Amino acid sequence: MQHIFFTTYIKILTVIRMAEKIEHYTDSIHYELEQTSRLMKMLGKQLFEKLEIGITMDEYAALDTISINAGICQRDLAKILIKDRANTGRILDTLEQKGFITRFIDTKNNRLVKKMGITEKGYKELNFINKKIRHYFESVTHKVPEETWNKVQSVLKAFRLELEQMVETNI
Amino acid sequence: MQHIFFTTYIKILTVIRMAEKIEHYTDSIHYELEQTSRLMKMLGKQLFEKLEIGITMDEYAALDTISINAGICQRDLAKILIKDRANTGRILDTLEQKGFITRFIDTKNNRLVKKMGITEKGYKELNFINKKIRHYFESVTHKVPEETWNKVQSVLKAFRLELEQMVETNI
DNA sequence: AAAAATATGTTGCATTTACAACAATATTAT
DNA sequence: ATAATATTGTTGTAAATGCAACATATTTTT
Repeated sequence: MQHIFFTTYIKILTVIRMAEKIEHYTDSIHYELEQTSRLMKMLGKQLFEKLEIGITMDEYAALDTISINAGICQRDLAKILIKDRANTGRILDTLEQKGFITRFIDTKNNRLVKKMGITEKGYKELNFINKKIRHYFESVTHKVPEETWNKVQSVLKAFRLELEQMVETNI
Repeated sequence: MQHIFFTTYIKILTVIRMAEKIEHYTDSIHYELEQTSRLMKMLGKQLFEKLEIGITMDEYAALDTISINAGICQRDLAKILIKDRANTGRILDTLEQKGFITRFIDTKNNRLVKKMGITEKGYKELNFINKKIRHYFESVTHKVPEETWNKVQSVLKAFRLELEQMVETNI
């Protein structure tokens, strides 16, 4: 007899729960993105240390971007990397000091700017790192079929374009 | 006559390019995730400032997590938030100081731990923030159909589980 | 032509974050 | 039983990041 009351009680509780069901931020795609990205970054850092790669992930991303956009100036690079000019400059200092890039003064729209390019040494380093990490990076994503990743990536890219229009970057 | 040589030259160049085509890190899903997440975080911060919300995004995520996991201890919370114990403690200090959570000493596996719970004030603040930001957060994602987001989110969740097994968290 | 605004890069500072060391206590190993 | 190890939280410090201010030069406005 008593368990009937109990069952009813549970049912009422469930109804109330459903009625006041809140969408939690921590269940949102925004938070999921942040957490996944945070883990990915940690893994990358640990991998770079384990493989004794002499540059940071940020420097690696910068080097890769420079290899694609030869002759880019600092501010434009900062925009692509979504970093402020100060930090971008500092990253470039270390890349230059390590001999992976060269910087030279040039003009853009009649203004003096610091342009840059990847060096032969930097190019070799980039390929070296690519070869070293490829296997590890693939092992993380291999469980999900590549086509699925392509879809996810295209959704994220569209999402990113939307974001870029809304965020004030001030770079 | 000359343009034939030129065309041939271009073709050869193209073939070479394709042969040595490198998968750039900046084209990878890993980097796409990081950049999208970075932008999302910037947008969130700007939104919180614009709406004059008195806590940070991190504090908000912590408060939300505590509201779901009543009576959780600090270290377990840190594991969920993927933050180190030091930072988690500091976030909790400010949340407690603002009266949004209460902390109390209890035991877990015979060990003294600091457990916590959300206060009535904290609960109201959480709902208040949820109402305030919902519209803005939806406006960023509304162009992509909800079902697509669900798929993306489930892929990311599976990906995250994979990551969690590979990353040394040390929390 | 003078003043205001813009573009680019650097410097300094304040905030955030990560990491290591520590204190206190409990468990496990020798 | 004593020593070694593990758990939990805090404190201190070094590194990363972001932001504002500055210096320089150019364009636009008045």
